[in-house]
Amino acid sequence: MRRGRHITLRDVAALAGVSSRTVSNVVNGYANVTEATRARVQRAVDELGYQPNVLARNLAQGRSGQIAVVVPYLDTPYFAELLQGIIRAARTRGYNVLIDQTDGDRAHERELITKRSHRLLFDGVIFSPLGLSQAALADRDPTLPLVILGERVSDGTFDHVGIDDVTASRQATEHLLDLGRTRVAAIGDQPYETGEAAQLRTQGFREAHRSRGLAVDERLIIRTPRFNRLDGATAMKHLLDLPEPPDAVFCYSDLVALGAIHTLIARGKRVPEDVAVIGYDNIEDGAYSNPTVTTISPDKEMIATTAVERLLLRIGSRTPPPGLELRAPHQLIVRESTAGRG
Amino acid sequence: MRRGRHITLRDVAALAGVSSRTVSNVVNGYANVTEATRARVQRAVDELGYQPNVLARNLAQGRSGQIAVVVPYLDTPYFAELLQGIIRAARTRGYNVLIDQTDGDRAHERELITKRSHRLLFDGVIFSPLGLSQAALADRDPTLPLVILGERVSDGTFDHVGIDDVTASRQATEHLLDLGRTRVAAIGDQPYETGEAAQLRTQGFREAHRSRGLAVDERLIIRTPRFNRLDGATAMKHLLDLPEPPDAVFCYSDLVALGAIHTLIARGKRVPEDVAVIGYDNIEDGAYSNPTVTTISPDKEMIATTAVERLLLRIGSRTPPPGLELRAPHQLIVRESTAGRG
DNA sequence: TTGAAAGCGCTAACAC
DNA sequence: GTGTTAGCGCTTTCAA
Repeated sequence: MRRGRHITLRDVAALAGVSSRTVSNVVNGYANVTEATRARVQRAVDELGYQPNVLARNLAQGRSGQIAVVVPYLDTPYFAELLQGIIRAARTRGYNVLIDQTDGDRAHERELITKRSHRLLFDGVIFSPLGLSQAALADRDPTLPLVILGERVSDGTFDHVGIDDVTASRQATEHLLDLGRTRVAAIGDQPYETGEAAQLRTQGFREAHRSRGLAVDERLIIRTPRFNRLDGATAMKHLLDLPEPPDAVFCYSDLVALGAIHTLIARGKRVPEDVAVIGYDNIEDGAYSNPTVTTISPDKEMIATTAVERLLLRIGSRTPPPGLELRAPHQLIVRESTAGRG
Repeated sequence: MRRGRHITLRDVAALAGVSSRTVSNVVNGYANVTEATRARVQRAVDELGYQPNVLARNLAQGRSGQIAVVVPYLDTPYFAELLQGIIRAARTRGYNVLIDQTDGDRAHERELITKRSHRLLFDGVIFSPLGLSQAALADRDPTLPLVILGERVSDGTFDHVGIDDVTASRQATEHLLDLGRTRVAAIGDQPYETGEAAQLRTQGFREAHRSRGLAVDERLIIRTPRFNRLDGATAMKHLLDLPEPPDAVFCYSDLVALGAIHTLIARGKRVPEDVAVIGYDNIEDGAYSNPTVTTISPDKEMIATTAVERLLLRIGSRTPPPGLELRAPHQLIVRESTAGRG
């Protein structure tokens, strides 16, 4: 299995006339080396074109220099945009990023944070769980540095980075109500164990109604299995078939909103005149669609950077720091789907 | 750096009363083990909860069990959808996927396929180069198994997987011409060294005109730095400001098409009545946008699977197989942006 | 400040 | 079929 002979630390040491220990010191930029030896070693390194073997270093150090990012779906624009930020942040800090896509599969998600064999492949994980309950999260490999994205609440053993979903959802709904709409629907509820994300949004939806002294029509809260275009399109059909259809819709993601708008237009409705639509995530699609989509915009750059920084801090700590709840800012971006053109 | 004491192969060997060699054989499912010893070893493994150390295995085997996928931008839906397929294909074959995003940065791209230190982190690379010229590709680490996606042509040392861009582009343009449109524009040309992808499409655009006996108006071929929504929106503004604007547009990506449509609608034009638009890539956005986007649909699943299979074949070969040109099928999908509603 | 040498945990060539 | 053992190439403790 030895493909050709590679230049090793020993080769450099031999050429420079020092021990491998010293070469290691030089290569890794440790302090205790005289300028003279450093120069000599450096010359040998250059001359031989030595490049350290990452695999060996990993084994010796017991770390891999990699972090894993685990998302349910890669082709969801929101995750793709977030990933972009995470990869950049990780690389500037010397870490590589291993990507895993779980398809929301509970067993896969479990295995990932449980098995020690995987464990060594990465020094920590940034995880956006979908199928995994809080309980399942809790009995993971306790040595695994973990940062959670999305809507879980930290149990004190990991950090959680996200925006304030309840507030954001309340603001989104209030925006619709303040437009004078009276029958506001919600698309995306998931009233079961792993649907925290959705539930927080529903909660905000309710709070908005309460704050404006209005009652919620429960028939206007639509459940969807995921937050996709198809989910939005299907749910919207259902809503339009109601005896009293809504005049506004709060969608739990921009994809859902785009799907809903697709159905509305196919059915000959005008957006926002007949039905106003608001989304969530501020993905780029929504800025170019017809109509453009009003949305809640989380600060993705900050979420990405914060997640990476906290994770690396965890990785570097002998004693794990306390699990924090970290809130990134968000803002309401008003576009055509609620404000109309011009 | 020893965080607690881990269970090693030796521990298992001791408990089972066999040598570590035998344990290794059992764990890796090699043939030469009696059923009796296998069972005994397995019991020891289970009892101790032994899990092999991947880092050590990597070092011993000189391979990492990882492949790298390098794309210019992760948040481009086309790449995101492709990546999804690649990750699935790799995982079912026991490989992890390391993702790298170059932002089209030439130096970064070069370093990735040149430095041996990276080299060991992955056993092969699936690469979608943007800034890298054919020449730069050629003087890479020759031992690195490589599969290229996109529009490079193989020089015989790597495989290239893609669709037949010239034919696809000709078909797209012919579709517009056959609609009776007489002033067909093209958005996305890149007449410089690293713009192969664009140039092939422009070539198809010209061939279509030739095949229909029409002349190309050079003013209708618009260059763009990238294939994004913004590029499409900007180019379309320029086209509409021409004395004789086009009545149809061939866009070199769906994102460009979505951007162009955005501008058209903002300017009060009807699509396709005033201007017909066709895109390229068949990203999901185009199936839900308003109007939906006619497009060239490459078989992404096949591209992903083929790329992974060829790469693993390369990785497993003592003598590198010849570099192949592999063509995935594509098809024209007609939607509202050229056919209108209903 | 530098050297010698013992790991890190696994694989695989070689011998029995 | 199984054991012995020498690596894989680096880090790092301990001594000097």
